[in-house]
Amino acid sequence: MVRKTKEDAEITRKRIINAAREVFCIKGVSRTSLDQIATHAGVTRGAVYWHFKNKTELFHAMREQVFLPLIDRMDDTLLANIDSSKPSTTDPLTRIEDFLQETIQVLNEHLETRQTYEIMMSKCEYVDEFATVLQQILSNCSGIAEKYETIYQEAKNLGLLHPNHDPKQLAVDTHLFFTGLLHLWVKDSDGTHFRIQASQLISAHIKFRRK
Amino acid sequence: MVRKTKEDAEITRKRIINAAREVFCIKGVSRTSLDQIATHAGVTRGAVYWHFKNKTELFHAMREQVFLPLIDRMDDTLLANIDSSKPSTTDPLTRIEDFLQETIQVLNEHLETRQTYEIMMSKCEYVDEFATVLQQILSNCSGIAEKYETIYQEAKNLGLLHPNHDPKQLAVDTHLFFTGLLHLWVKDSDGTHFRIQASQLISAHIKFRRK
DNA sequence: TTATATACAAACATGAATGTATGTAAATAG
DNA sequence: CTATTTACATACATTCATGTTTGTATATAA
Repeated sequence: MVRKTKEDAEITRKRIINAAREVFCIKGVSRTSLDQIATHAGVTRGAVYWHFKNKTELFHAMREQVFLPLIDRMDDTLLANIDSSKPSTTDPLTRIEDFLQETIQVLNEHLETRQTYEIMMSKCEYVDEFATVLQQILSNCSGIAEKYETIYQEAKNLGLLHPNHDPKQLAVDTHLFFTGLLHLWVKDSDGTHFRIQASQLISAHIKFRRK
Repeated sequence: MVRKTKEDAEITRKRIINAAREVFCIKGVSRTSLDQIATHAGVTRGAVYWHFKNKTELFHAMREQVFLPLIDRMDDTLLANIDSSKPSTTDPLTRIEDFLQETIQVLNEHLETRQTYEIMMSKCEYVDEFATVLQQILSNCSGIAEKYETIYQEAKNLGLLHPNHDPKQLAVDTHLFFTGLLHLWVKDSDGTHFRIQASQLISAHIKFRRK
């Protein structure tokens, strides 16, 4: 066999991750064998075991490829110049709406992200070595809710909200709304139930907050 | 072996379903073997194969044990005397809140329901023969949203809502909120993130709707 | 230039789960 | 009272995924 250069090996690694994502999405994580992934990637199980310890590590690698960039985008869109000298140009509620709309747009346009979400939400079982992922997700929730809260507080200071609405509660409510939307958006693969109206649902959700 | 009477057999059947639920919850559906279930139920695989065709049918039986009663409870609490001559005694928004609070209460108090939700939401993979369940869930969503909508419309007629709030959009928003809450409530097994404040989150969500 | 590490492929060994087939004692039907 | 189901337990055959080991050609370091 032709020995590969370092860049070739990196390409192989990525092809394996891509193959894993696609087969995971079709067969589910536990029904997918490493041989199926290898074949789909045009290699043998030898290559898979060279790059990854086992299916679990391959799964985590696939997940990180999508979820690590997400955190960055969230900070960018949501907390843009929050600490800068001049206040944000767009109003806070619009910034939240933009972030939500943007997330749906990414799911619509980016196949890899869509598939990864689908796997995470309905094609894997969070037990044993995978249980830690659930804890990570829950921990992340607190951070996300805090970011929403900061912006809702900003909106309250600007008098955009109903006076008796608490920013903290609005934040969690929005987070729960979007969690639900993401779950149902992903499961609605033919798009007839939620994907068609997702954008309007987000707009409506934000409108409910405005005084 | 002592041949069992019909009632004994029915008991065995239920013990197998209960065992399945518990092992599913610990090991995940696909990592659970029928032998593990049988042992946990105090029988052998022979009994399991006698009562169920395979793991898939056992899974469906377990699911129905919890989800069929749910539909009934929903109609009872939510649509109580909707068509009756006299209008409902409690105000519509409170009826929605009661239903949501009641659901969380059932999860808190009823182990079987809690375990089944946990399995459905994070311990099974919706592929192949299980994919149909997702479709059922999505179809059900429309029905649930319609029920919410009916009540929000009632609330609007009574002048309880902000005039520019659309009952249909409120209904879906509430459904997404509660979907998200259920998902995170179930995953928050140590209760520190969402279970402690679930009740308040529901109250707040409904308060946001009141004029 | 040569030794070694790399990037896999191929072969091997093992275990575990599944489905089915058979055995069997007691309940039940006639 | 006898024949036939019923409600399982037990034994068997097969498949299949996993992890490991070995082989090997070549890139790369020294």
